[in-house]
Amino acid sequence: MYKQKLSRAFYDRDTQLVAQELLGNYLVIHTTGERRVGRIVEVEAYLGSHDLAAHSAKGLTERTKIMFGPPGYAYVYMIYGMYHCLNVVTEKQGHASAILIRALEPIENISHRTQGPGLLCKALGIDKRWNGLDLLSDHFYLAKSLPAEPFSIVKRPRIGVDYAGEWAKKLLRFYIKDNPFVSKK
DNA sequence: TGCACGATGAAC
DNA sequence: TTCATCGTGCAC
Repeated sequence: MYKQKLSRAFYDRDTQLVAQELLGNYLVIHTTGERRVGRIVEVEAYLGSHDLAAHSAKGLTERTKIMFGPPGYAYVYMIYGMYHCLNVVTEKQGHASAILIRALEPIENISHRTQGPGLLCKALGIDKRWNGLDLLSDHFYLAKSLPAEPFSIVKRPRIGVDYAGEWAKKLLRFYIKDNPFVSKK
């Protein structure tokens, strides 16, 4: 089941820890009387303004201001002019860290592919208007997996951040081992 | 005011 | 490996 909403305190912790604990939990969206649910199977951690792969490395700008805000809010941005990416803000206000949700396993009322950050936003209808939404609301939130299912976590370098030098090599991409909905091996 | 470049995905 | 496509950030 997926009824226990993750609390503000859950997000207000070490980003790498939160990223790994997000795996196996659920993304729940209530829209137009329908509930859509996906299980988080792949994420990437962006550790703050000192992480050269993170958008917040450029400092506080119009785009990144949500990343610099308090934890437990959605950071949604457009990428390559055609896709959107969904992130959750972590740690204290001003830390500017976030976790990119990269892939979901469809659970309920999801009829399109969700293996990739752009695809999952397209499948769920998430766009820039969702930027800054509170993930503790009743129509858009993450919920705990009950009971917790056991799985192994694979750690790999993040995708598409080769420009970030040493930061590109760090193992900040996490996914559920052998899950078929992970975007890339 | 202009312009280079992506935290992508799909086709070739 | 190439391309579609456009908002953002920074140079001028």
